[in-house]
Amino acid sequence: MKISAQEEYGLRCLVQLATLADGESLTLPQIAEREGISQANAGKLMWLLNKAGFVQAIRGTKGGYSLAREAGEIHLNEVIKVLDEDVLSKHCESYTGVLDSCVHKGDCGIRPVIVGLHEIVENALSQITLAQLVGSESSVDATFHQIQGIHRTIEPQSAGSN
Amino acid sequence: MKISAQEEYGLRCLVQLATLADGESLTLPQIAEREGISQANAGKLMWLLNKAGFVQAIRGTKGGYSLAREAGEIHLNEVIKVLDEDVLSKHCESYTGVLDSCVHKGDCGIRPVIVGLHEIVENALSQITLAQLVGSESSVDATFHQIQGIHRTIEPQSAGSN
DNA sequence: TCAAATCCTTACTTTTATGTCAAGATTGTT
DNA sequence: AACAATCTTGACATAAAAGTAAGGATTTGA
Repeated sequence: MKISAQEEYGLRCLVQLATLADGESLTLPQIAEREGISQANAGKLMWLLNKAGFVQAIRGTKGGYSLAREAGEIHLNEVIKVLDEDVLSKHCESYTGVLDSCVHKGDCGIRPVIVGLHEIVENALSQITLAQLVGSESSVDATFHQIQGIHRTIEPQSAGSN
Repeated sequence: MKISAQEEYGLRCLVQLATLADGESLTLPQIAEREGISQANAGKLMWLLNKAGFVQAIRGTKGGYSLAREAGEIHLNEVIKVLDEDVLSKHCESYTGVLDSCVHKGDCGIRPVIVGLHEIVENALSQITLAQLVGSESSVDATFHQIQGIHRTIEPQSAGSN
């Protein structure tokens, strides 16, 4: 289970825009430099984010990108879903082995785990906004663990011996 | 954020072995057929799982694979870590763009999110064993949501207006 | 109206992940 | 001892993801 390059860099570009003051914007070369990626790659990512309505693009001289909504109103689960093309809904069609459809179609013991995992991740991400990612690493960490805290208080399951 | 093919199929093969009675085993052709994957692919997966100590392989006629430990003692977080090659520890080296090292080295606002996400996932997976995946979809679903239940009781954060 | 700066779009190349193949090694059976 | 069934291993082929390139479109300003 891992984050794709598109998710990683796309999110990072958004965070750059979130640091801007009202009315400011960044051009592709600026974004590319600040994230250490190529201008071409930044262009592709911003195109995606623009299509999805997260950023606003202005063409021509004096153009550039800025957030289309307030950073505090953009939740990470929405961002990830766009950058990842909603992978969950295609899961069972993606892992069919050499056959046309998954052998476990109908009744599948691991599907609940996959779905549940995505729920958990989505739930966590839905509680974080871009605005919360602009601080220093330690402050973001503190914010996140405040949210995450509840996950550490799980009572040990009585290991349902099957 | 998604599950890789190796994670998906590897886990499924393990679940097949978990359904066996004591002393029984499955050959590669049998595993391949039951999961709808090629024998070659099953072979590679089982080789990985064997190296990692989850399964026991017996060669020659009458050979086959069986679990090396009890299904109730094999937790999904261990399995996923092996099938995924512990991707978290390499995260910051994997997303360096066109540079040699990540521009956010030192202080990074999204690293806590990445790390935290992995903690959450690992935490959930560590509470599930192979034994819990052998039932019907509905029974597995019930088990999982019992575990997951706590994640739904999160109090709304007071959206730290930055 | 022209030129410069910028974003937009599609096609292409490279890299990485996935899956396959074939030859080798081991064990059980006759 | 020979053979058949099985796992093991490393090299190879294919497919998917990631990244690049290049020409087009839009805007500003002289």
